[in-house]
Amino acid sequence: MSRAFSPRLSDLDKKIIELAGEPFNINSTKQLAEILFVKLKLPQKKKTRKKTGYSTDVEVLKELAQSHELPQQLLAYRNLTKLKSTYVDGLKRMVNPDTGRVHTSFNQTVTSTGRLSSSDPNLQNIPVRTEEGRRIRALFIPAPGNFLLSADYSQIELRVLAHYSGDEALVNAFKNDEDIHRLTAAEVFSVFPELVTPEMRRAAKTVNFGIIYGISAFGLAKELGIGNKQAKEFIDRYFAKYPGVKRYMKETVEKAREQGYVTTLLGRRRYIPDLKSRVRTVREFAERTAINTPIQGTAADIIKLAMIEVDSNIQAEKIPCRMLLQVHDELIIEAPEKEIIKVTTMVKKTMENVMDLAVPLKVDVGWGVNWAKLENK
DNA sequence: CCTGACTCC
DNA sequence: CATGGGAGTCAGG
Repeated sequence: MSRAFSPRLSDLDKKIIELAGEPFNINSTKQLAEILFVKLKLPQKKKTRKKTGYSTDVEVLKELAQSHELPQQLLAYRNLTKLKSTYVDGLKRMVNPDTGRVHTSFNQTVTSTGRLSSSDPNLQNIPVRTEEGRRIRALFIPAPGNFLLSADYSQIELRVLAHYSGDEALVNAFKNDEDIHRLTAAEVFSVFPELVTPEMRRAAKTVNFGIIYGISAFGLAKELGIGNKQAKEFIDRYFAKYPGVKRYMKETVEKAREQGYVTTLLGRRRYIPDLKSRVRTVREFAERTAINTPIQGTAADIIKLAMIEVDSNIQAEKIPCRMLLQVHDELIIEAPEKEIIKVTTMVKKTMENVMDLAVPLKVDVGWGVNWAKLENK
């Protein structure tokens, strides 16, 4: 396996100061903006902030990276400092001297949708997307003689959407265990599923997730780096393929406006008074909330129910394993090596059968010697 | 204490 | 005209 070398922090900040031509606090967005936009006279791209100066966020820096080396180095600097301050240094501080472990708090009354949240430390946002990030994740290891087992719901929110909407194409896709992103890609790009390229599938994945959040053509265009018009075509084609989804979303917002609230499948209620706002942006924000909450909230209902049942089974069968973490669609369990098959079977079966929807629930399970290296079984 | 930046699902 | 849902932590100010 090969991996691009990532520079040392001490070399990066030296280089950034050199490129800036004067010392400044690299962590200060305000000072950075001064360097970029006043001293170096780089173009102040579209993005300005609501109140204060000019944005220096990742989108802006990526754009500026084309015309100057500093922004590129800064992105690398930010990646590394975030990993070090939040995860390496932060987690080290949180190790309990008695247990040698970090112990999070799971909060049950924080989110508006019914999800759990995790704090002190937050173990629901441990890096996973980048190679460097996975080196952090690999620091989470089981007790000697144990494996870490991860069981995650496959596309649970899209399955909940299929259930709620009853959309025939979406329901059938999940009943037949099809690759939903590939299927959407085939439709959006008008090609046979077997001719879908990785690039097309990636775009379709963005569309599928965007739908759940109530994304606009503008937002999709920005996300995919395409034109507004093409983004609108993608969305139109999506709704042509899944007309039941379009109908469901319309009806959900209408009903929410009449009732003043939306509910999840198990009856959790969220009031959304802004649906009646006469300020369009406020109202549209409320409409996206009305669409997303039953989906995200029902997924939360499902995994919570599964956690109760998994715990009950662990106790009833006296399996010497521990449910350690929940990360919204995933459970992480520590289990002795000789129990791993038994636990895998029990957890998968429990999670998949905890609720009976119009589509099957699918759970992928993997285990290994750390949280980054989990072989799927 | 808030803001803007980053991390996750 | 604004423009994707839900969170937590960090540093700076």
